[in-house]
Amino acid sequence: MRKDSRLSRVLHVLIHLDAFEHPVTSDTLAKMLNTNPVVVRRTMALLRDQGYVKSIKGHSGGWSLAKSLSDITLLDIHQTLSENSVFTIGLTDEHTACPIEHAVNRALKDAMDEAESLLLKRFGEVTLSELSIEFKAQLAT
Amino acid sequence: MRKDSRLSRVLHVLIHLDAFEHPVTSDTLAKMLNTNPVVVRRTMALLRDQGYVKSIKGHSGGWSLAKSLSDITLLDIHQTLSENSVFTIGLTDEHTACPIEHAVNRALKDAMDEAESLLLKRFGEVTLSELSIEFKAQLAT
DNA sequence: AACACATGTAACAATAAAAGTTTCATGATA
DNA sequence: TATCATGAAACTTTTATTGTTACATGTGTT
Repeated sequence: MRKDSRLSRVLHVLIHLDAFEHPVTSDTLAKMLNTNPVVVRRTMALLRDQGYVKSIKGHSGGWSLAKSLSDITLLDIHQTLSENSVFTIGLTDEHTACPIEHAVNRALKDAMDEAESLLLKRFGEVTLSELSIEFKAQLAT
Repeated sequence: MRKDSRLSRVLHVLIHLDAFEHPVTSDTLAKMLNTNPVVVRRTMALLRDQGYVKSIKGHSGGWSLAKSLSDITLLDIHQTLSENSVFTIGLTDEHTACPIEHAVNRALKDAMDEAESLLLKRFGEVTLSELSIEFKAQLAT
């Protein structure tokens, strides 16, 4: 199953952005991520709609942070990118009249909901500024 | 992202199997699941290799349980079907020299590992016999 | 032995979602 | 006004599950 790596990539970008004085173009970000500028715009647009970054057109334009890294958690970005379940495990819902299917799906869903809650809780406890500490420490040397 | 619904489907099948006296053919199971007999064989073969079901060829052949439902947990079947991560979230590993990427991936992985551990723990606490209780109660009425 | 039935398996097609690409429009700045 | 950059639509590629076709193998019945 193909994994959605947008979260990992976007977090990477946001922390890099913090180290730039001026806006960074989609082209530059794309090269940093070994990807395409259009993919960058597509993903960053979601973050802009939520107020985490801003985009400027034209000369010396590009992307920059709209909030401090300390005001952004992993959860914020995760929820901005995907509204769906974080699991590859799907539930069948084709035979809603079958009590066995109901029991199976309820058991799976209970466990998945509990695990997802824990995941989101952990995501909410980590700010991007914490993740940038190691990077900034390197720059200081 | 496409979900893997094999777990839900197979659990459904196993509990139904318990209610049959004789082996059930792949064709019959396929109809129960609105799918294809080859898909059934493909998935059930994994369970057979782990000793959860057995298959019999020829006349009056088919699939039957090789263990009691009370000796099978959700975790057993989950692990039989997939060895990969249960998350749709993927980590990039293209720029292993970048300390930011390292920090991001470690943070994501820590949270995901913790959540996955909880999920598997919950899966391990539920036996299939528990899920069949509701079904059997209906048959008794 | 011949036949019917069921699994075993290989090869391929369909489907779905992320990711990549091409193209052009729109807006901002020098 | 020319250039730079985002915005956005349409399309292709990629990669995994799922579905399908076809045939071989084994098993029980007549």
